[in-house]
Amino acid sequence: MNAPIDTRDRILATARELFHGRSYSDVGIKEICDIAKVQKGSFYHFFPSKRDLAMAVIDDMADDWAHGFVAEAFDRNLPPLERLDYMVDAAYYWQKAAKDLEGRMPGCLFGNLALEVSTRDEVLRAKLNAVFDKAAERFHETLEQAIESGAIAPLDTKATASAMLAFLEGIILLAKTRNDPDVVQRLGPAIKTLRIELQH
Amino acid sequence: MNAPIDTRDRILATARELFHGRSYSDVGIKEICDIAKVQKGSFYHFFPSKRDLAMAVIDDMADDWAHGFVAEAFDRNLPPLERLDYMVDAAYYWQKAAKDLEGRMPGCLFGNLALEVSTRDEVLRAKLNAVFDKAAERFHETLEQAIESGAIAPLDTKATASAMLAFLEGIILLAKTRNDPDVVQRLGPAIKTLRIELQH
DNA sequence: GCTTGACTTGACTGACCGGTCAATTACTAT
DNA sequence: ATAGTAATTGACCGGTCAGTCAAGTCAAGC
Repeated sequence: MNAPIDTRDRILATARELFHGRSYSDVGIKEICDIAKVQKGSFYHFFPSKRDLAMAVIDDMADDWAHGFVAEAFDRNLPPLERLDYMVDAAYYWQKAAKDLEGRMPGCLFGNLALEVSTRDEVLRAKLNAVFDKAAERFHETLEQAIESGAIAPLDTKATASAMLAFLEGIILLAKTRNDPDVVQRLGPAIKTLRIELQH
Repeated sequence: MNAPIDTRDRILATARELFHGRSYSDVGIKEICDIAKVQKGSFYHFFPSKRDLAMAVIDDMADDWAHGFVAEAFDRNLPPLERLDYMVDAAYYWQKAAKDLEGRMPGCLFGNLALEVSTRDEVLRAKLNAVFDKAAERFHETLEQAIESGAIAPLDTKATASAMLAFLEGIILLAKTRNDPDVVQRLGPAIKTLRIELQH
């Protein structure tokens, strides 16, 4: 409660939860401060602006992601195609757990933010874009290895990887709109059927 | 400028454009009124609340959609699989035109709104859900006919239709985040490769 | 013991939010 | 002509927004 770094972490964790569960513009700094038990002035000591807070939240979540279940799902010891199933499963269980807890499916923080802010904040848009690029890269290397091991026929791995990411975001969007995580589980496996042929 | 219905239409058209180009919460009623050349009190004569305006905007856009290029794309005279390409093309040209005009890719109004408001407004969420259901139904009948005509092997048409809609929303989300309509064109054709097998 | 600087406090600002309302004007049906 | 209603006006409301600031606490370094 007193270590200085702790205050910043509390703000960050609270903001992340609120932004994810509702939206960027729907959550005010006062509300974040109240829940994090921090005074407004203290907030502005650590974050120059609300937008900077959003940047930090994205970094924080991207980090947890990269070292959390995304790292597990894209484990190089797993057969490539199983990684895709693992990823879909992880998304499903995450969303289901959140819904059981809060009653609502929060969806993907990155997707949510991307649609909300990318038309009005170029910097945030670029940051979210970078997060998506990294995610697509995971799909890309998975596809490369799947082809290498003969699990699938050659295809345009770059484009197909992006398509898979898009599909994942799409089913989470649809599931959130239906407020039903099962959509992810039901449609998710089709991610393996996506393919974009090589141009030549 | 004086017909009463005209005022309502002007509000609706302005709101639609602004909501689509930015976001629901980023656009205030005052701004809508200023651009539509309408006084605040007049606005509230036609719409009880901002949320009711959003409902009307969704209806309006869904209507235009259904009778516009969606009707063209899902034309029953077209071979089923071509309809999918047509739909992707239409989405691409629409987004491209909007970007050329405004500098930014607005994305899909329904997808944008869905992620922004569906955690805090159950009624809007339900309405958007209904719009998605209708869209999925177009994909569904297309798939049924594709199977009937032997163009594709039997599959779970309901689930695959939803998957296709999700993919379409997903690529638009990704394209918007990249602010690059070409993403739609590059990834879009993969929609035809999606398939979810029948359970039995 | 004194200084420094990171951290905290909480009142405050001005702008803007969605929404209200009484008064006025324009239109329409009798 | 007139009564009734639909549409319009613009000032106004309380509340909330992101952000500011002067004043103070406190622990570490000298």
